[in-house]
Amino acid sequence: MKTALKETLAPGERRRQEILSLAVDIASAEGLEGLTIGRLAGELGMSKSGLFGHFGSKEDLQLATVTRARDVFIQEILIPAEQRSRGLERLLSYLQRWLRYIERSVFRGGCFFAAAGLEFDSRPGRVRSLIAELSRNWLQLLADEIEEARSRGEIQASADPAQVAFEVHGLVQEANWAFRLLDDPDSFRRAESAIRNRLGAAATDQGAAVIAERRNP
Amino acid sequence: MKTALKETLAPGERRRQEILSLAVDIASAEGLEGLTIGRLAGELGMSKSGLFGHFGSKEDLQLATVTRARDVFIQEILIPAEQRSRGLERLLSYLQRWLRYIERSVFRGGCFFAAAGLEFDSRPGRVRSLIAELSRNWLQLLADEIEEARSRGEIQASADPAQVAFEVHGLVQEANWAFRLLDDPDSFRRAESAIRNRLGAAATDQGAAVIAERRNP
DNA sequence: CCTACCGATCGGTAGG
DNA sequence: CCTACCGATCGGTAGG
Repeated sequence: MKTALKETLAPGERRRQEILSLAVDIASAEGLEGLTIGRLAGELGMSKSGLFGHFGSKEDLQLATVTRARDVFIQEILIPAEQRSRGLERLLSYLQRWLRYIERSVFRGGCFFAAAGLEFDSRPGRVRSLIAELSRNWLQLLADEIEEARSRGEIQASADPAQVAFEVHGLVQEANWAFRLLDDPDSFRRAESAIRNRLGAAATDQGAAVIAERRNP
Repeated sequence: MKTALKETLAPGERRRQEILSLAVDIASAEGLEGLTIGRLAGELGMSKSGLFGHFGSKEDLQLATVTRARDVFIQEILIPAEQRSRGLERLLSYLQRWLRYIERSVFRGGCFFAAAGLEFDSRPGRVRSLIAELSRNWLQLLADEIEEARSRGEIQASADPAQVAFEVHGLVQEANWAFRLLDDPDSFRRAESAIRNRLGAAATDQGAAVIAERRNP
């Protein structure tokens, strides 16, 4: 998307995207509060006020940075996974791509939303609201795909989609935590294995076949 | 512990503990970097340099704050749970007390270590090392208790204690995340239900009886 | 986009 | 424990 957009955007908007590209990288590592206008301007070789002109305030910069992180997340995970058939296959694609995106360290500081969510959970305001809304949407999207799998007969009728979504979402977040803080690269294997077992336990025979097929993608 | 220690500590040490008690509360909400010496001094009605004299540097204040959070965690969770029999019963007590400690909001900003871990995972130094060490120890303690349950015949011999510890640890962290960011109080019920199912799947008949007994503690 | 500035606050120090 | 200070940096503004 970055490359594609660059061709068609006005110069002012291109510059803005360049700024946000660095901003989201800094913020993933140092936090959205640690993202200071002076530092961002310095790393880009421009003046503070020059950079500031692209945004009305620090809060607007933070909001734009969160939105940019969302765009990357959509590009890296949602759009590719949506090529897959709906139901368990697409759900597994979401989760595996999310794990790979953390493992590849798309952002310097790991999963942007995990860091920003815990940083802002005690700071009421527009930034917290936006992070919460996007996080809720992602969790709901996972639950919706589980519901779709259930309606297709891949998941047992007795399964609770919101509960299963809570669990698999937590497993990926745990992998991010263990990888980033404990430097444990096994965390991805652990998360993937746990996800497979959890979905396998809720699956019908038909669903189990989908999971088995995806073993070596 | 706070009250008990107050009686026996030297006045200088008492004052230090009062400072750290507020510090850990502020840091849980605003982060260990957001914990500034000026603010801490202001809220305590003392001068910056007066407060600074208790610590050699900002980093030493952060290290003392992390250590204080560890002491509270030990007092609130480890010591009470250690009254229980070893194995599955103690493991369930650890996890349930951990969930209650988050739900009760012992610290203003929720689980101190969850927030501090993700804040410092990209900031090398002594603070990060300490947080990582304590987090690793806690995860290992859960794994050790699962291993103990296995050796007692409560958990199947085929179960991998480190894997089970990873999963149940992740479920509690997910509950903290959903409670703090999404304001979802159901997250505790979801986490507890998932923990019970996961341990139940790995349990022997003997272990299943222990889990069933603890249903309404 | 820039220079030049504002008041506030940061971590930290000198000296008592 | 205090006052009084240091240089650096914060978010933000004026004026071009």
